[in-house]
Amino acid sequence: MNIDLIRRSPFFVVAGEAAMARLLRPSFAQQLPRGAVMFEQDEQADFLHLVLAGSVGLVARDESGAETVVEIFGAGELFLVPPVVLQLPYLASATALTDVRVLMIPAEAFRAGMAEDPALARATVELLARHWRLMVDQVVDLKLRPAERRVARFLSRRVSEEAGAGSAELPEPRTAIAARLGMTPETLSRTLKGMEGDGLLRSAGKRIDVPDRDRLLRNQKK
Amino acid sequence: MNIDLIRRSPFFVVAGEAAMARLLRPSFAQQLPRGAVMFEQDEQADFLHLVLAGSVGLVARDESGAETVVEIFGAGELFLVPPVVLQLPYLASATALTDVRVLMIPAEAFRAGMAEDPALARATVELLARHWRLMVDQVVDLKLRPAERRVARFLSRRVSEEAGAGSAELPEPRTAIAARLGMTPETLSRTLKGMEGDGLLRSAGKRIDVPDRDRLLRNQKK
DNA sequence: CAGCCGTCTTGATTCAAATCAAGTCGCGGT
DNA sequence: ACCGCGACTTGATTTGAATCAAGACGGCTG
Repeated sequence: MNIDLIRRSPFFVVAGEAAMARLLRPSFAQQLPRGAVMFEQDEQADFLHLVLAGSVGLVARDESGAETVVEIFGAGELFLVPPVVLQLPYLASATALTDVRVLMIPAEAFRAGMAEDPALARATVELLARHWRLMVDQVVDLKLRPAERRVARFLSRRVSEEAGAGSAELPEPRTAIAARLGMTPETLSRTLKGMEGDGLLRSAGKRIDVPDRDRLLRNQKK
Repeated sequence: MNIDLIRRSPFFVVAGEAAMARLLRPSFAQQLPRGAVMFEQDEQADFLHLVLAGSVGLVARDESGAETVVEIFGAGELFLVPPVVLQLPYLASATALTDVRVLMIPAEAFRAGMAEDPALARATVELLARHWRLMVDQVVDLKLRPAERRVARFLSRRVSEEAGAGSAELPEPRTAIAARLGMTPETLSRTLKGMEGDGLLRSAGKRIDVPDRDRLLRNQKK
């Protein structure tokens, strides 16, 4: 199955086969349709989630009920370590942005494994460090870069490279992508249109073709 | 001296005395005047920093040279674990926002300690998990909350509580606080003025008195 | 293949916050 | 004390993105 995807993830490369086997044993996969809510904000964190296929959105709700997407996790990504290790409730909910398969790893197994296997602890530290950096990057994005540049950066990180050119799959709803980027769907739509007008990309439904990735990143007016 | 501050920090409570002694041995304190740059973005991460006194700002610069403050660390806080454990360059610089005393912990000592002492690894995981949550919180703030609410939340987290009322010290420059909150100094200044007009706080130079913390948090029009 | 519903786009308008531009304050130095 | 300078405030204006409001598209379903 996707066992190879798991094995090759940066996390399990560091954690090692033993830790992997140990975590996988009590775990189970779950299939969820687009739109399904995997867990709610403020719930007890009983599972770690490893995305096997599809995209999952971490959705935070503020006191007034407004929602936003904090991060989008794709295949091979392990998330939710913080609530599990701190034994605190989730501070965001998660929804399936596409049909997904997710491996559910019991929190208890993870905590026990971390206490006994230094390689697993080490992998966890590295994972958290990377995730922290991603969030810092997002904060910088939101504070410093205008909508268009955020879109360009997001897209370029999704392009499957082929000598500068390539295309990005955006299977998740525009609303979710817009929220992840800190803008409204309207703004995202207009921005994409503008870039298309500038010849920076060509929109083809769920796929977006990028003729020149560097130009996409550079070519920001002003 | 400040050894008690260190010992009582959430990090060293979990890491334990042994790890603490081990880390402190090769470390040294440094005194820096306000405005001093502690290290630059993209430099090699040779030290972990533990703030002994004062405030340090994590400052990120984008490609166009614009700067922002990603986070402000105060006394007792340990930061920069990510670059140290990943052995990657700093992705932000740090400047002293006030006169500061910082304990410099050699990266090598930390990495070695983590490999050998599970309690230290555990403490590191928890620290990173907390820091990740802080960044998530900031992202939600930036995406969902208007300037005024961000200011209110920031202030209320700084109030030294005394039965609902209290006061917050803001020794760092307004510019840095504004940048941390993702707004310009002008907007911060106006927001503060507006809140003062509503009787939510009283500004007294570097200190700000908050008669009713809950009201500050709640009383956001709309 | 017609009809429908949800998703996305397009357009007009508003608004929060940035920018530009002077002041004013307050503090360290002589 | 007075000066000078950086830090902060205040004011006027602009602007990027949000909001409000229809449409168009596309993909299912019957």
